Amino acid sequence: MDNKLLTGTLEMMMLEVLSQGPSYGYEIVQTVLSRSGGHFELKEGSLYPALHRLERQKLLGSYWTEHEGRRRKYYKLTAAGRKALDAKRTEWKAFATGVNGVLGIEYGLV
Amino acid sequence: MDNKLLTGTLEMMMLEVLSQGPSYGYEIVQTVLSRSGGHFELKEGSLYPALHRLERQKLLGSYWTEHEGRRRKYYKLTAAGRKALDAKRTEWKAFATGVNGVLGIEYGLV
DNA sequence: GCTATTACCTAGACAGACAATGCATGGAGC
DNA sequence: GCTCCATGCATTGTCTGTCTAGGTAATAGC
Repeated sequence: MDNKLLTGTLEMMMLEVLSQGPSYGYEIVQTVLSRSGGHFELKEGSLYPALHRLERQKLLGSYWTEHEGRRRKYYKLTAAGRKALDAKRTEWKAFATGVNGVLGIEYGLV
Repeated sequence: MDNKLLTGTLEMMMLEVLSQGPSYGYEIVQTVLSRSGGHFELKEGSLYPALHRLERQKLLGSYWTEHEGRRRKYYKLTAAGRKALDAKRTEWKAFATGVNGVLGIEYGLV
């Protein structure tokens, strides 16, 4: 994956996944992988720093659990996180529309 | 414009503009601005390094002209540049589809 | 004992976009 | 004559986000 395009969308996708219920690092990777049609394989070196960043910004909360001898750190969206997600979705749509405009591609909601 | 999203799409948009005929820095900025609906205002600090980068990669060729006392450096797409643009367009579509998939947004060609 | 999978984490490298700045010309307004 | 703005090229330094590459540790299967 030589994809520079990801910059700025990773956090949005992580927030999106967490908007549908608490999850943990490893599971978030799997979810994004499947929901992107196998396209986006988050790397730990991006994922964990991003999770910590978002938690510092109070967009996520967290708690530890134990499952079959392995510890898991669950993250969940805060109210501020939900607002941030909405903003990022709006921004993404405007961005994608702008790029498609330059490319001469006309897309519309199905 | 606090837009990290641009990473990786700048070059594509510049190539796209140049695919419709030779142009120069200042004009490229104007073209992208108008075709993105006023959304993307390329900065010199991004534009010129990118132009030089693309020229080094032989995706662009260039020549100087003089216009009303001001010198202009025109850039034009090479055959390799056209191929690269096609590849980037394909990559962009796959990327946007992936992101929209994660966001649960269904888009289709109008 | 070895390996794969699950699960967490970090340090450092790297790239790309930006702000700031510089230089130069021509035309409009005062 | 002077200043300001738009045009037009370019570079430097900074910031930030992603990735590479490493580390720890438990469980299960061979």
